[in-house]
Amino acid sequence: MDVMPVAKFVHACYSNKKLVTDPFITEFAIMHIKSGSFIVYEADKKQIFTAGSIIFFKKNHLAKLIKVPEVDKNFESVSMILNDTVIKNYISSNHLIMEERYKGRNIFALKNCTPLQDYFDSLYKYGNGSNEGKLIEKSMVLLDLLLLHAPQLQSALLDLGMPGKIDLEAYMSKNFMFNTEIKNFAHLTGRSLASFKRDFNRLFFTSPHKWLQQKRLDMAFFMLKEKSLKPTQVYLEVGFEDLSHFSFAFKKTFGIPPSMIYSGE
DNA sequence: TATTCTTACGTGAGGGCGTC
DNA sequence: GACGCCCTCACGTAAGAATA
Repeated sequence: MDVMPVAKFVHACYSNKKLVTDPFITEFAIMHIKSGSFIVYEADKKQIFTAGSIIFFKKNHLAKLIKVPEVDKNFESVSMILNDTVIKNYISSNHLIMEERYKGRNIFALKNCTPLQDYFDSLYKYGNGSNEGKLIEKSMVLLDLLLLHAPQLQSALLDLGMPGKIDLEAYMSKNFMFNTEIKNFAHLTGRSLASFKRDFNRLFFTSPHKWLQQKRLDMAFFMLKEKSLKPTQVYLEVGFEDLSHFSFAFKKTFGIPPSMIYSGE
């Protein structure tokens, strides 16, 4: 039986543009960018982080993440991924309590923090080690530094449970372009998969899958026609992963291929 | 070179049903 | 009403060929 590691250290190094395919962020994470830049698309916001940035990721939300290398250089970063076990250990050993629900941003840069910079510098020397004891120790140090620098994150870390049941219509209208599984949408809206399907059908009179595809295709149609973007610029933006399938689905819905909508420069 | 089309295959969504 | 299980089949993905 596989045992889930309690903490994970990830050293990333890419020479090409890299897109994270599943945008569902399931764990807390802190990331340091050594070189290149990092673009984050949330439902209503785009952020660009440059080399030297330290970024905090809250668990349980959707975001499209793009790693962009500098010219003739790699994109390089290290991340510490902290799962619930690590956080729970930290909470109990430090007797932390939830004073109010976290209302801050899901992804943001931790600015002007020399101890955190030093911490990540040491991680690059640490390498991709798999010593679990050492990783837990490193995680605890990171959490100490994090809460010292940003005490408001205590309420975020204490919020480990299932997301509360939220307005399905508002959430889906805001996040439909994220290409993730239906079960993830169910989780993020605080429902079981069965309840999600039922609520969805009651609200939209169609299945989640059909609704999502129609919304994505409508958005693609708008981008091709009104923004004069090419099909290759559009298909990833609206949540398709494959151009051939986008083209096929588009033609099936609108009767013409996307290239015929695109009006050119 | 970019886009579209075809095909095969694996996956996951839909929906029915039983249980709590 | 909410949930979980299970079966079926439509859909997504990948690869490669055809076309503009």
